[in-house]
Amino acid sequence: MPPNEIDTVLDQIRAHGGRITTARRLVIGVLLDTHEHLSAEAITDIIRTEHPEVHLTTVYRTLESLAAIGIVAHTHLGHGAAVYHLGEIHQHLACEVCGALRDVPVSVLDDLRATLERDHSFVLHVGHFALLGRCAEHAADEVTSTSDG
Amino acid sequence: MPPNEIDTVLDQIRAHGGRITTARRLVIGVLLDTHEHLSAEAITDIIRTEHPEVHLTTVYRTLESLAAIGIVAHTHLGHGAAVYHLGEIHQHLACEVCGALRDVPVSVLDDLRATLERDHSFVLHVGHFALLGRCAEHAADEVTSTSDG
DNA sequence: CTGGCTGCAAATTATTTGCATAATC
DNA sequence: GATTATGCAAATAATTTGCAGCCAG
Repeated sequence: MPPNEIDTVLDQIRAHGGRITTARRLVIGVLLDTHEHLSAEAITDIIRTEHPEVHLTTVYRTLESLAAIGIVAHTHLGHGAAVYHLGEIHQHLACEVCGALRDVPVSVLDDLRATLERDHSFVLHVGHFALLGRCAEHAADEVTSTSDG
Repeated sequence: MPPNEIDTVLDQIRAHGGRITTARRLVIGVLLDTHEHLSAEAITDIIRTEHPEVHLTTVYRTLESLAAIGIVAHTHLGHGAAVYHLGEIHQHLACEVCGALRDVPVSVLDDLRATLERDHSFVLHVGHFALLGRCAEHAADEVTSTSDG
């Protein structure tokens, strides 16, 4: 984790009156390091290999705090735990067969947003739920609903 | 519940080797009657006003059976219980503020589907997650995330 | 030194599973 | 009469809450 990146996040926490603790450093570190989408439990497992004293509850609360500041967001990929990620809101494409996850800019939904607003007076918010379907590799498979979500 | 409608469903259950029981009649009856999107618990509560012996577990198992036949589907509207509905798969628009739910045909997603397939080789499946946002009445409200989902 | 944060236990919510009994075909 | 479905209890998974002590600011 490049010190500059983590310091930026820590500064944001301070700016919002939050305190810098070991647990918070570790959570942010994992998210910066992996740059993947991890569940609270997965984050905790990684932290615990080095710091077994950090509790799942604390990770949840840290993620909650970071979400309140707007630093992290979570998404639902299907049935099962939510996954957390740093940075900009984006849209997720999740393969129902293999679980492959792909991030796409929210702009792919611009047309849909315009349509919904025009035809249904509905203002779309994006990113909270993944879009489910099949990745290229599994597009031709039977429909067997592995992680239907 | 019009007898013809319920009989159609019962016939489909028989055709798949399932048995017709009081609990199943009641679950289907509630879904046909209300024509709304109800959680398993909500369905059970309605049934129990007249038939307190019907158990939540049975309702879950009935819904599972009906889903296997393709008669019901469930959707996630946000955080909280999934909601079940009879009939065609459709897309749901859920208001984060008031919870208002609106059904729209899956065809609103046709353009998005084409875009995702062309640009990301991703085959979109629809209906399992609602699209979240604001209904006309709450489009102008502050973003306070009531039922963010 | 004080209020925010943590650890731990326990509660909650949504759903699933095991098993003996009951009801359907 | 052979299965399938049900009732009830209990397990599971994901997340939240309560509370006393700890620690950052």
